[in-house]
Formats: sequence, structure tokens, C-alpha cells
Amino acid sequence: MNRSTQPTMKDVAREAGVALGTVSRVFNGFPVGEEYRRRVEAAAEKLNYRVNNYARGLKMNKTNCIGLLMPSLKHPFFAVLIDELTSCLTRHGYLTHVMITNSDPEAEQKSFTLVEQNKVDGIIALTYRPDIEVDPGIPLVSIDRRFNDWVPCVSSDNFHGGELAAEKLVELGCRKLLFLRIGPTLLSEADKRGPGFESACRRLGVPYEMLMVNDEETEAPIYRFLLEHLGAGKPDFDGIFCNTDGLALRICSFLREQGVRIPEDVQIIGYDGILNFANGMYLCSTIVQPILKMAERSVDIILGDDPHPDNSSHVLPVFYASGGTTRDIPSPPAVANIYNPFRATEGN
Amino acid sequence: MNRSTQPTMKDVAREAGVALGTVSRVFNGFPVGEEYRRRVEAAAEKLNYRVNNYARGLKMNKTNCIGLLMPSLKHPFFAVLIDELTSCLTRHGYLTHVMITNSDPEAEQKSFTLVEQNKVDGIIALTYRPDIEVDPGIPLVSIDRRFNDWVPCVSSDNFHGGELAAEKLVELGCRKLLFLRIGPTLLSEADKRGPGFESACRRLGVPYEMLMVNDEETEAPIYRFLLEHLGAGKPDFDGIFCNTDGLALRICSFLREQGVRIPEDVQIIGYDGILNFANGMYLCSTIVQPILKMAERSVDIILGDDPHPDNSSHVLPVFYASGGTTRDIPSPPAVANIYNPFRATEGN
DNA sequence: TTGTAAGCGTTATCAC
DNA sequence: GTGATAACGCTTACAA
Repeated sequence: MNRSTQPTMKDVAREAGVALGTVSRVFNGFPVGEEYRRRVEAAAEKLNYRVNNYARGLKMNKTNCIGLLMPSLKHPFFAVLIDELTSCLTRHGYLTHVMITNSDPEAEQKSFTLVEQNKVDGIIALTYRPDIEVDPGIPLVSIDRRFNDWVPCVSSDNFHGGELAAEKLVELGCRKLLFLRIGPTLLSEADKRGPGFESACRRLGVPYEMLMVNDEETEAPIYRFLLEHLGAGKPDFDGIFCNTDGLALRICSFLREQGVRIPEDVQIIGYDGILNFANGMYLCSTIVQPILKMAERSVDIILGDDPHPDNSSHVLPVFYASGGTTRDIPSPPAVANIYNPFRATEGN
Repeated sequence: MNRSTQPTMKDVAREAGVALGTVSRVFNGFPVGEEYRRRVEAAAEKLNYRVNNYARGLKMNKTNCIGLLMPSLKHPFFAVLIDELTSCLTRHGYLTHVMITNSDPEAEQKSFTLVEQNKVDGIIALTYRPDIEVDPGIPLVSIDRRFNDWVPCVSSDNFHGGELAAEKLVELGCRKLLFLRIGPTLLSEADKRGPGFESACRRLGVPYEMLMVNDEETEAPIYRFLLEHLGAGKPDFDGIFCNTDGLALRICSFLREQGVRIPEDVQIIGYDGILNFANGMYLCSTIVQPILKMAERSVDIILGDDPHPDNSSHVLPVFYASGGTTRDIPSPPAVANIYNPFRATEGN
């Protein structure tokens, strides 16, 4: 007698008049006599039997679950990343435990502990806490941040993205460039955007300035700086690279409010490749992160299908796309209609 | 000897020189002698022991996991909903299995089967497939769609949202209204937006038209309709209610391209309350869904803490917010800075 | 209070 | 091939 309503293998075995082992063999694709197989399948069908993954996981020491540790789902970059990661893992027959940390160090550590306790087969994490304790027995892939030499790190080519931004601005006619950055203080791969930009400026011999604001502060210093450099309505720079699309868009509105025309007076490039919710176009001119490829690579690594197992740093190529804040014509999005505007996924 | 690297309760018991049951009791907060507790805790600490939730889940028939079945993470509405659901469940000590269905009926059914097989303690689902087979033994909460009389359904007050839109448009001076709808054919709670709108129009005695386009088609018929009604640059309607913000925004751009001024010539209201990624303001004038409350209510129900256990339909209040596509001044968002623009969550 | 042992639903290793 | 049976790591009567 089962206290629960769910039938077990035992029930199926009894119903089919075979031994427990035989049922297991049927469900695991091992050779079984034709007549037996039929009987087992009939019994399973009749009882509506489903194998219990918890029992299987305990026995096999394998759960087919991956932990996904991310700062938030409210930011489109993370949302799309998790979407691609989950979809990709689903295709490989894995479930996910999505943990939202809000970039809180406590929550980050707690999430690690929790998914480890739930015996995930691997963890893909985008975290900031510098001193995270991780179980060395569980495969880990870090996104956008190098833990050390042995945990694989997947990121976009931040340095080249920075170069690309500078090159594009110059190519589009800018004479004096500016780099603006807001973000966490912790050294992450994303911090190579500035150096990349700087390197290209030097190489091209174009004058530039760098303004960084970190973690705990507001963006106020940036706006102050911009105001100071707004000589008689015309700023003394004509090309800005922002370290995220979010910042780029805010700088854009701010300057427009000050009467600066964009892209006529100043051209602006962001980083990420966030798409417009309504029409699927880029929100601003931007360096696009290859989110799908980053997801696929992370999954390949975590599942041990890594085609590049000998290196722990996986830097994926970025590209430039125009989105109206530069003087070139807007590019179509890399992935058409990610919100499916013309088909109805938004029936909520 | 363990083949795995992970210590088990047995190891802890041996290390502490106590019996297995004692270790278990310590970890479950049952009374244990002070000296024993100390020894167990020391041993656990030393071995870095973590309880194996898979073994516990098998034994207890309780996994502390909830399945979340959603169409997508690329649409901000779903992304924010999943964010709130996950955060809320985390607070209650639960993990989630997030499944992305892309509104595909096959994937929807498969997701149900998968999370059921993983013995989740409950499922919160936003699905469209009409004939889903669900395990009656697992608690289910449906969002935005009524399955039947006994599975609880959580939704925003779609009917009243429709009324509210009509009332607002009239209040803001509109004389001839139009309702536009695109979405799946399946009857969902969201389809009450139109009837609500119509009901208010009748009550207020204001002329209106309704134009519905469903599932498989594109939005082309809507644009054709609009063009036909664009007499000499001035449309013969001055207030539009769209069943989603996405549609509202697209209609907005389309009309502006045709030379129609918004909100001067035509005022538009959408539904959902999607926020601008860069500044956290509403993207358009809209009927705001109470996403946080919907998440909390769903979690309460699924965990059996339902404060309203006697009714299976949970209709949560919506409100109107201005977002620049109507002639009132834009409202501040209900939740300040959901993308934290002035603090650095976007260090990617 | 603490120790012992049965059992959760699987898989895997034996003999037959 | 098939059928018993011993694990997997934990909780929980029950006995001491």
C-alpha cells in the first residue's frame, strides 16, 4: 500500500507480474524480452506511472539539474541570458534552479550553498562576491568574471568591444572622445571595456577622456562632468562610449534635455545590445554581446561537451550595431523579433 | 568509504562518535544533549557536511521545489513575474524549476510532465494549451487562465482594467474610442479587457469600435484599418485602448509615422505596465498589472497559506498610470527604479 | 535522551 | 534474460 497516490516501480512490477529489476530495465532501455516489455509498458500506462527522479537522483548521484545564479531577471540582459541558458539546457535534457541574488553577497553565497545541497550537476553563475566558497566537487562556470585559473570563465570580448566603439566613433567623424562607466568596483571582465577603448584611442591618436563612477555612488558626478563641459550649448567632445546601454540611454536623454542634438552634435555608443521591447530594434548604437553563444558555450562546458577544454577563458566575439545614436543607419537586430511582436506571445 | 567526495551523515556520526539518528536530530532541531550537539556540530563543520536534499526529499516526499511554467523570459512582463515569484519563493525557503515553453503546446505538456517527475511540491503555470494533462496530486496555480472550477486562478482585474481605460480616455476628452487586440485565440482571463472596455463605453454613451486580430495572423489588418480611417491626416477616432503595451507602442509609432500627433490628436492606453529599461518610467499610458501582488498571491496559494481559500478565482486590482501617450502628466512608477539605474546592478 | 533498524523509489550486482 | 537483494543518504518509529 502506498500512502501517496503515485504508483511506484513496485506497483508496476506487481501489475505486470514481473520482477522489479525488469521494470527498471525497460525504463532504462536495457534488453528485455519482447513479451515482458509489452506487459511492463501496458502496466505502466494503466497505472500512469512516472519514474521518480528524486529516487533516481539519489541512487545515481546525478540529478540532471543545473543551478543558474544571476543578479536579477528585471534587467533585459540577464533575462535574455537566463532564457537562452534555460532553453539550451532543456534541449540537453536538464532542468534548472534559477536563483536571483540581486547582486547581494550574502544571497550569492546562500544560493551556492542551496543549489549544492540540492545536488545540482553543475552551476553557472554571474556573481560579484569576491570570497565565495564553492564546493570543488561541482562543476562551475563563471560568466563575465574570472575566479581563478581553473574555473572556466565565459564572457564577451570586452576589450575588443571597447576598441570597436572607439574605432566606430572615429570612423563616423568624432574628434574628441569620452568614456563613461558606472558599475561595481569588483574587477570583472566587463572592466576591460575601458582599457580597450583607451588602447584604440591611443592607437588612432585621437584625444579622449575617461570618467569612472563606481558601485555605491549615483550617476550624479557624470552629469556634473557633462554640464561642466557643455560650453555654450556645444560640448567639447563629440563621441561618447558608455559601458552599458542603460547608461548610454540615460546620458542620451540628459544631453537632449540640455539641448544637445544626438547624433548630430554628439554620437553615443553603449554596450550590451539591449533590444527595444516593442519593435525588436536596438535601443541605441551599441556593442552587442553574443548572448546566445555565451549561453551555449557555458552549457557545453558545464555538461563536459566543451570543444575547447584546454583553456579556461572563453572570450566570445562582439560586434557593433547602429541604433540611432550614431550618424549611420540603424542595423536590423541580429535575432529577428525577439519579443515576437507580430506573433502573439504577449497574450497576458 | 564513499566513492563520492561528499561526506554523509554516516561520516559525521562516525567522526562525532554518535549514532546516525542523533546527527539527523541535530540537523532537524530535535532535542539533543548539549554535549552531543556540540560534538555533531564540530564534526559537521570539520567535514564540511551538507544535508543531501535528494535523500531527504525521497524520504519526506517533499522537495521544497516549485515548478514555474512560463512562455518566455524575453518579454518583460514574464521576466518580472518570474523574478517576483522566484524571490518570493526563496523567502519561503523554496527553490524553483523555471521552464520556458515559448507558448508551444507540446513544450507546455512536456514541462508539466518533467516537473511532476521531479516531484515538485507545486506548480505555478501560465499556459495556453487547452487540454493539458496534470497530475491531480500536485497543487497547481494558474495565472491569467481558468482551467476549471477547482484549480485556483490568479489574474489582474482585466475587466475593470478595460473599463478604466475607457473611462480615462473619455475623462481626458476623447469622443470616439477604438479597442485593438492581438493575441492567442484561447479564451483567457486577458480576454475580458475588451468586454470591460465595451461595457464602460456603453455605460458612458460614447461611440466606439472593436478590432480583434488573433493568434496566427500578423498585425497587418490593424494597420490597414488604421489607414482606412485616416481621413485627410486626421483619424476619425481620438482614443485607442490596446490590449497590451507592446501593441500600444507599435500603434503609436505607426500613427506617428503617418503624421498623427500623440497625444494631441489621438490618445493611447495600453495594458501591462511595462517600464522603460533606462529610466524606470512607464513606456506608455497603461493599465498596470500588480505583478508583485500576483506573485505573492500565487505563492501563498501554492504553499497552502492562502488567506482566501474558499474561492478559486483571485482577481487582483489594477490601476491606471500615465506614460506620455495621453494628455495627462506622466505618473511615477509604482516601484521606484526597478532596474536600479542609479545603483550598479548592471555591471555586465 | 540515544541507538537501532526499517524503508522512501530507484539502480546495479548477483546468481539462476 | 530474469528475479531477488543490497545499496544510495536520509527520517522516524521503536527499543534501550
